[in-house]
Amino acid sequence: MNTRTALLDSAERAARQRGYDGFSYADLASDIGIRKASIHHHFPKKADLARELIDRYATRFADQLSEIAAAEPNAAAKLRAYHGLYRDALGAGTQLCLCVAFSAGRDSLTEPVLDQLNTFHARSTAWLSLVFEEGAVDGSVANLTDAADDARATLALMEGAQLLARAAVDLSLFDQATAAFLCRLSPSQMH
Amino acid sequence: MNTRTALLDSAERAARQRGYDGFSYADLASDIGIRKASIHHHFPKKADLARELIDRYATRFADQLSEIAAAEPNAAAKLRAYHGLYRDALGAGTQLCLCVAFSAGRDSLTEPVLDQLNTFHARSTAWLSLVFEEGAVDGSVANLTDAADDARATLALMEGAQLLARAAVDLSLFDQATAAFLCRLSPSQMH
DNA sequence: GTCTATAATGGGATAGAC
DNA sequence: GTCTATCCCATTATAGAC
Repeated sequence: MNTRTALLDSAERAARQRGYDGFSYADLASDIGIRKASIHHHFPKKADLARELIDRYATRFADQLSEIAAAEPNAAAKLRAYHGLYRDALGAGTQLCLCVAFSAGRDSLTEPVLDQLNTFHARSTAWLSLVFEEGAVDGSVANLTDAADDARATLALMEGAQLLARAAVDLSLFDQATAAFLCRLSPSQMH
Repeated sequence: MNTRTALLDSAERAARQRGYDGFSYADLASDIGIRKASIHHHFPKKADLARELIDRYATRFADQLSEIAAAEPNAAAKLRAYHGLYRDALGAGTQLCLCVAFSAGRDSLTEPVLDQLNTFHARSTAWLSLVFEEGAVDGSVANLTDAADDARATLALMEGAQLLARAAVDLSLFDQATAAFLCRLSPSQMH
């Protein structure tokens, strides 16, 4: 694998576990086995690395949302899959979604990174809004209010549930915090 | 005011705006007008300061919950007041509740501080559980599931909504994310 | 593209005078 | 209780050889 990708992978793992301020070029260097000065050849400033990190993450997440939209038959199934993304991102309860990790440390981020972060939130909200509108039509989601509000509430719930679970390093807290949300979704049909 | 309290106040403001790693003794020193070496007289290590910070915060929060429990007539009113605490804590959209700020940067925290953080979460959840059980009796809260799950979901929603609002420095995002939650609460009576 | 070497800065922390 | 002075270390970043 090329060094650049190895660096991005290492940095993403580190950022999601310890936050943006919680990892240094020295950490990445010892992780992938080069000297820290060499990293500056690929990412001159740490802000450049952060930028690429969030870009790559946003792209990957958007692709996953597209796949879900294409693969799942109704709104409830799409929301279950969305919930699964956030649950999987927790790993063993030690890491967060990159965008939660970055939201938390937002004061050390540069403008372009912050912009990407808010774009990520906006896109997620837009995608969820469409799903909730679909839910109003197909009847697979209970207790609907306003689609945009439901979307923001869902995003907030996932991010908050990750925070709770990670604070205690206990995945079951994520499940408890999101249990009521899953209850609103009609069960998938048998084949 | 005594120096010790001034330091705690300054540190709390800083931590809620920039996180635990985001402020230094130098920041506090210039903020309250002493030299940074003097701070070590009051708090030998930064971890000591963090400990006192979270202790004080947890105590204050518990008192507020007691007041709410005593003052509000039913479950819906108590939850509205609880929601108000988190909304107020956001200020102009630039700061978080201390415990969200600490949850985010958890990897630089020491064991006693982490313990206090989880105790805080546990107490909040316990208080909310009782309120949701009251709601099941007085009928003032809609769409109830399991009281403990509803409690964790509520805590996660508040923390996540704060994160969303702070990322964009936009209080209205908190309101949108929590709008559906408020809708579940029956309106207060006229007098 | 990676290395050694070296800034330059800022962090937490301590000793000892006043 | 606060000060000056200092230490030690980690961090981001750069220069220039290979």
